[in-house]
Amino acid sequence: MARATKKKTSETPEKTTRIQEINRRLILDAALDVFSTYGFRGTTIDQIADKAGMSKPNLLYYFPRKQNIYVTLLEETLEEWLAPLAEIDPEGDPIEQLRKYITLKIRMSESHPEASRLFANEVLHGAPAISEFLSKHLKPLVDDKAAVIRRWVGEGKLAPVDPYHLIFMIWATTQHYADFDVQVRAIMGNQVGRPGFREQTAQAVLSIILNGIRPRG
Amino acid sequence: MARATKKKTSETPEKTTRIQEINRRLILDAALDVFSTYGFRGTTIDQIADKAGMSKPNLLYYFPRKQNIYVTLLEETLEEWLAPLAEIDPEGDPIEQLRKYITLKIRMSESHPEASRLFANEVLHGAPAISEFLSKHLKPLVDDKAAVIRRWVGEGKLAPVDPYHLIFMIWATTQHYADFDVQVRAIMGNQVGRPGFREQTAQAVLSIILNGIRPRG
DNA sequence: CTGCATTTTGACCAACTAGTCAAGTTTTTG
DNA sequence: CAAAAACTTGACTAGTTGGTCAAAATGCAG
Repeated sequence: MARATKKKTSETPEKTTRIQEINRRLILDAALDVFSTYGFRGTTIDQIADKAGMSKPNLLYYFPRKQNIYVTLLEETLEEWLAPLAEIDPEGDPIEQLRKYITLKIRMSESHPEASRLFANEVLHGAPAISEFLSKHLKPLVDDKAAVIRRWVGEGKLAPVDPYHLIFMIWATTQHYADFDVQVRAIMGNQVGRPGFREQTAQAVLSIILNGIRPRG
Repeated sequence: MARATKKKTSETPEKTTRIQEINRRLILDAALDVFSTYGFRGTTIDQIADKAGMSKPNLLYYFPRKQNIYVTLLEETLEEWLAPLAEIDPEGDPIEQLRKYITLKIRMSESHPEASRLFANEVLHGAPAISEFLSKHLKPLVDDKAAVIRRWVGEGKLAPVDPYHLIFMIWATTQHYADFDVQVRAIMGNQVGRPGFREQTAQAVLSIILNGIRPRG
């Protein structure tokens, strides 16, 4: 009776096997690629199955509905996407904290552009699958950090600025480079791929925003 | 022989009748609504026909392919969307010109959010229908204005800033309020609808960006 | 008012796609 | 090494959707 996991008849706990772990990952990785490029409706299960290297019925064995894959992917992504915001330290130096936050967001935008586009596409279409997440998780977190920024402003450590709009501006600007990548490429051409491009971007964005909110005599 | 238009047999010129004008407009207006909400693949011809108040075959009489409606809509939108950028006056006061530009973009984002979302969705998915427009029309215009901004910087009228990233930042920030409307609403709640909201937004955005690029001693 | 051109539509079709199923194969376990 | 559990798949189905077509209705010039 010591080890409950040794029971033979299948029970509710539903342990995941090695194969399950591998295949779920394979599917989710493939799906992120496809969903972020074609959107939910624009993606077919066959496309994902092909990319994941398995048959459609097999894929459906792991995720019985197309929607399941999509939602799982969004959930996985959202946590990771929000993490940097939570890391803003209320006791740290305001300019330094925001510099770190912006830098981190730009880095994520470059390293995980698919995640950014998946999220952007979902929100653009009215966030049908994550509206609850937005109000239950995102809003409280933003409210919390907005209060911190407002306090900093009150202490004269930042120029008077609406904290919400500041956060939106940081999001918009950093994610722009992932979401509107083709547009950026159409305008800046081969510069985009070049080694120092991310640093140059970060430099420009930081320069404008940080100078824009630095306290003024 | 004086009036060529009086020929009876149908010829190439293809004049548009009164009914054609009305119905094409009806279809495009309905389509903008639907496409901007559900994307290209997510939209059905039936949806558009319903919203336009006509039968599907009738709609297809005016636009033989779904793609035709979509492309027409994008073309119509793009010109309008870019116009404010062209209006930046190289001889005007830099800060004043950029203030005007940002203000105009925020106003458009509020008055035509569907157009913004239509465009955002297209670019997000790799701009398959407008990549030519981006390189042939958008790029030259941006290059032109970037040169103006660079000159202003050289003349010490603006803080040293990369003109392309500045333009991207303005686009990203202003369009964010249209494209990510549900997210903004989830966080700021009923404030969004309120009368002074656009002014408050404009004030915050202008304050950060303009102070961020104002020349510093 | 007449005859031609334009507009409108019901019925239909072919392609596509999410999801099912039953029958097989492989892996795990006692 | 057997038997059960887990995994895999070809063949299929039902629903959706972009687009066709022929015939009917309407608009309009002379």
